[in-house]
Amino acid sequence: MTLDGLAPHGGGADALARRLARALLAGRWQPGDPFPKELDLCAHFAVSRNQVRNALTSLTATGLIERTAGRGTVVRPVAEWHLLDPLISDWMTGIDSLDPTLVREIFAFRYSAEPTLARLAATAAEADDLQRLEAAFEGMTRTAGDPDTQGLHAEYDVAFHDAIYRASHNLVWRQMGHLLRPSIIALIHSSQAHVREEHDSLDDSLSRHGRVLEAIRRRDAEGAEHAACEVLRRTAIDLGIVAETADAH
Amino acid sequence: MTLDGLAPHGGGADALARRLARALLAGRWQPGDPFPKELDLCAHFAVSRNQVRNALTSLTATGLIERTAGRGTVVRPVAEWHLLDPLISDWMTGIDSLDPTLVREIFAFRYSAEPTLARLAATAAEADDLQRLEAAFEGMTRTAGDPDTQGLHAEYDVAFHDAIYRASHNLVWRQMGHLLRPSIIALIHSSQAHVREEHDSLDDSLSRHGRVLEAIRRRDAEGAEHAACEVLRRTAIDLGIVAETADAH
DNA sequence: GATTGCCAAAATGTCAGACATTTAATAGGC
DNA sequence: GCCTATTAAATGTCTGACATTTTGGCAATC
Repeated sequence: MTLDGLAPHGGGADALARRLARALLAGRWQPGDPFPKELDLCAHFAVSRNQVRNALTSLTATGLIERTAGRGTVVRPVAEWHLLDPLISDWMTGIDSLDPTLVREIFAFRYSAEPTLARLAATAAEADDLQRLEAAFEGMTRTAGDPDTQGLHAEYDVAFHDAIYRASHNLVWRQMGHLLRPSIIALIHSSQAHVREEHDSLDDSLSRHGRVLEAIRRRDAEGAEHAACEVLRRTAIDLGIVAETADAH
Repeated sequence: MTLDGLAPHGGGADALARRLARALLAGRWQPGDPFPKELDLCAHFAVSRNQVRNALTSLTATGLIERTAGRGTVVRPVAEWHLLDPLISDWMTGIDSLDPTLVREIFAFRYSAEPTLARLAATAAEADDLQRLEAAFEGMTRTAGDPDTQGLHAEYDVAFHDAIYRASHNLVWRQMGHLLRPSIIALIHSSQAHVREEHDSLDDSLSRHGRVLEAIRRRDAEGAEHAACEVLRRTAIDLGIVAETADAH
């Protein structure tokens, strides 16, 4: 695979890393494929070898590629990408053609983890956590339904879930909040695709978020876990991952 | 805080990064403290500026430090360290004086996550997953009790839990297996500290691991979750995090 | 004919020095 | 007293040369 079609360059080394990373995340190269040599990249983007090396260092640090002296650079298998690295999350946001497998993997994780997490948050949340949750929920409510504020709505959605991660008051859980942004952005693109009864779906999603907030506020671990389950089920339906079914719990 | 007391240098840039990272992880600098300048590091370790810069790039990528042109380098707050980065896990292993707060945070995460994870593994495990679990368990059994093989025993312990993470067949969960090694190594050091009735404790731990394996083998999600709970409770007692109590479930 | 040894080419890694850029502090002028 | 220009110090970048590692080819040898 060559570099044909990659637009010329317009920023520093970070921008170059971002550009290359997004091409990788979009599946432009297959795992095991050789990656372009440093000098080719220098020529193609008309930048110094330094910038190229800095960019490649980032890609190496996140596990996207592997470099060995003399042999060259190859693309690593997806299973070894550091999906939890904030850099990766950053690069994923705003990609319109993110690998659907990846989206499903991330969502599957959230589906299994967030109920437990909500339970944790219900027992550990403090005043400022509740404040963050309420602010995010208020923002979601305010920006719902209006196509103009769709991007903003997604940001509040991210903030809401991130507030739950933070409310766990655990350093490890907190790190995982980074996964939310790409996951939720993908949701938007996806739900834009199948433009079905969007209005009902949004109202439904909102009220379910509200029930999570309520449960956490009254320190109801059981209720928070259940409500989070409901939010995720709604989201799964909107993502087209599972079919709409009756409540299983 | 200066560089006094850091031994001279004996490897490449990776070794230097490791050395500095471990000093950071051990709490040698406080968050917000200024980090030594590039040229000081060059002088102290007698290496080129390139190696220093490469090492500092790693520390920056993992969120340990923050660098800004003109101002210098400062240590970032612990909450922003990328604990899920494999590099950090690598650096943490073998540290004898790891910050106890960090150990507790990581263990608290495992305590909340691994039961859910075990449930997942029970439904998703395939033949090779079971094989890995059995091999690790066999290794644990074989190396139990003998002080000579204590290190090996820990490795099998790590392999056992990592096999559970892998058995989830989810890319995100799988990444988190990296947290295990530092957590379990810390357990050893800790249990070496309070040398109490070690023998009973080991037997008990082994049999609990065995019950997790059994539950996963017969695809018993409920049982696996419960058994994992028991393993973690035993571990928590050995770590001195919680007192020994009657079964809560 | 298969193996070994050696050399050359290609790729990444490292070095050293100069220069650029950003930031903070400081001295002057009004 | 306040604003500005200067300076110093730190990180960032560029460049060219050199080092190291890997691969492949070629030839000599058994």
